[in-house]
Order: sequence, then structure tokens, then C-alpha cells
Amino acid sequence: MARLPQSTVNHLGETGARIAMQLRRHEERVTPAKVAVLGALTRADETPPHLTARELGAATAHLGIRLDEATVYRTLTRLEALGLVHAVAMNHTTRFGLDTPPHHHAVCDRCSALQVITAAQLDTLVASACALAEFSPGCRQAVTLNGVCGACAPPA
Amino acid sequence: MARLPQSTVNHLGETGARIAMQLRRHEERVTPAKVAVLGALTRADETPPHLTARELGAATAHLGIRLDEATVYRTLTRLEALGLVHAVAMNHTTRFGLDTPPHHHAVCDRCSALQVITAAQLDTLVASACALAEFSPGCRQAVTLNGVCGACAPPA
DNA sequence: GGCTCTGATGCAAGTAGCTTGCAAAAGCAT
DNA sequence: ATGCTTTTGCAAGCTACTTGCATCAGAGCC
Repeated sequence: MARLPQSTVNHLGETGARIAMQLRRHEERVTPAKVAVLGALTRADETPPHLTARELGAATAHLGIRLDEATVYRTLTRLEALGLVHAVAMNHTTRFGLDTPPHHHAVCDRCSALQVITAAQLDTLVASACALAEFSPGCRQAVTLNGVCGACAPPA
Repeated sequence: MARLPQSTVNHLGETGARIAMQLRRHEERVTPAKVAVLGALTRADETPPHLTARELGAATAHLGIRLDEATVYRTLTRLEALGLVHAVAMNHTTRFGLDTPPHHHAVCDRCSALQVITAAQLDTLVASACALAEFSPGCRQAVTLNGVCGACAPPA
């Protein structure tokens, strides 16, 4: 039985252990960067969902693990390829979140706020729209709604 | 009656004249940049929809009007505010298209190809999803589908 | 516990997309 | 034509993101 990379995983307690197992299941090395990034996203998804690379750097530092921004990007690319994380392209930046199964996004065109939508009905609709366009929806976060959020409501 | 800025508008013939009228209706100055950008997008929307700022620069040059890239961006920002043009945020870049009424987008996560979807059915779905999220859909291009396009079809 | 090999990380430099300050040029009302 | 205001090109700058390279650390093996 392999020894856990204590220094890293311990910071996150049980969550850290769960993340480590998840990585091993994918035959991935358990490194501080991967554990910290996934850990930060796990915590973040509870309240304000999806972080920028920079915010993630700050979040992992806050967990006691300081990561270079280049490392954050490399780690995110890796985790995205594994299907553990997904990117949402926004104006001038990209936000990253855990790739939890069926969820979509709403992006405010004014304040860039991002919220998660979990309407199951969307899925059948998406399927038929994709069929029309000869397009295979990514099984996850297929839809991004653009509009204006409640907070930025109509000024007139 | 104001004299038309011939040097610019003439390059585009009838389309140019129509664009000029459209701008005046918005009480906007009719400048080479605005006319050329709208003209290029009008032509482009016939075949490969939505251009990057760089492509737009090339397209307007091809129409005989050379624009600095900074001008292209400034013009796009202006036209977007007028509701004549819309931006689609993509990985590492933004594409711009005419803001013609009801249309949505499908973006390929592999090759970044962008296609336009005009499924009317989507609209009712979008409405209900927005209601759930207390979100007002932009009346235009509200939905972006992410997935894999026909050309990039499953390799396995 | 120690050894080694491979992949991960930090640092620094570089690239691309986009913005901004400023002076010169052009639109358009008179 | 004249003059006020906006627009444009140029160049510099900024931010998001990537890459090369030397060092360091995870994980299998002894």
C-alpha cells in the first residue's frame, strides 16, 4: 500500500483523502497541486461557484499550499483532460469548476456573474438541438446562457 | 441633407448605403470603421459565421478599408452597445457576428468551430430555465452549446 | 529505510488578445 | 468653408495564458 503524501493531503483532512483516491483511480500521481486545486474547487463550489486561475492560486495558498500560477494552469489542463474539472470561457477570462454531472451555466453580460443551472428539462432540449446541428453535446456543462442576472436587473 | 461619406460607403455599394442609414437611425456618426466592420460581418454571415477581431481587420482590408486593430476593437465595442453586433466568448478569443434576431451558438470544444443554431424550440426552453435562475436572457444569442462538432466526431 | 526514474514544480521569459493615451484626421452641423 | 466633436492610427501597456529549463518530489523497487 502506497503511503499518502501527507504534507499535502493532511491540510484537507477527509476531503484530501477522497481526492487522493479519486486521482489514483485515474492512475494519476497524487501531487500537492492537484490535491490543492481540487480541494479549493470543492470548497468553492459550496458558495460562489467557479474560480479564475488567479483566484484558485489564492484559494490554494489559503489552504496552506502556495502554487505558481503556471502550475495552476498546467494542473487545470490536466484535470480538465481527466474530466474532473471544466472550463467556462468568459469575457477576458476563464473560470473553472468541478465537473459535477448535469449542470449548465448562466453568465451575466453586465457583471460577469456566473451561476449554475441544474434544470433537467434542459437536457432533452439540448439533445434535440444538437441533433439538428450534427453536434455532440459534451456530456457535461453543455449549455451556457447569456443574459442579465437578477442583481443587474433592468435599469429602465 | 447630409452628404454621405462616399469614400467609405461606395466600396460596399447598396449594402453600404443600408448600413449608413442604419447607423443614422441610431444617431451614430457614419465612419469608415463602422461601415466596414458591419459590411464585413454582413458578407461573412453568409458563409462562415462570426469572425475574430483579427479576421475582421483582414476582411475590412479586403474590402479596401484598412483598419488598425485597436480601431476594430473600439468599433466592435460601440456596435455591441448599439445592439448591432454581438460577441461570443471562446477559449482564448472572442468572435463577433451580426446581432440578427433569434439565433444561438454551438462551439466545438476540440476545433473551436462555431456554428449558428436557429432552433425556435430552444427559446421556450431558455425562458423556463431563466425563470428558474432569476435570469433575464439577452433577447439574442442567449444560448451557447458546448460539445464536439461533426467534423471532430468521436475518434474511438 | 534508501535508490532511481519519471513526471511535477517554480521561475522567468515570451506570446496573444485586448486596452489606452495622445496627436492627427475626419464627420457633420452651421 | 469653418469649427466643434468624435474617430483613427500609432505605440505603449496590461492581463491572461504558455513554454523552456533546471530543480524537486511522488511512487515503485530493493
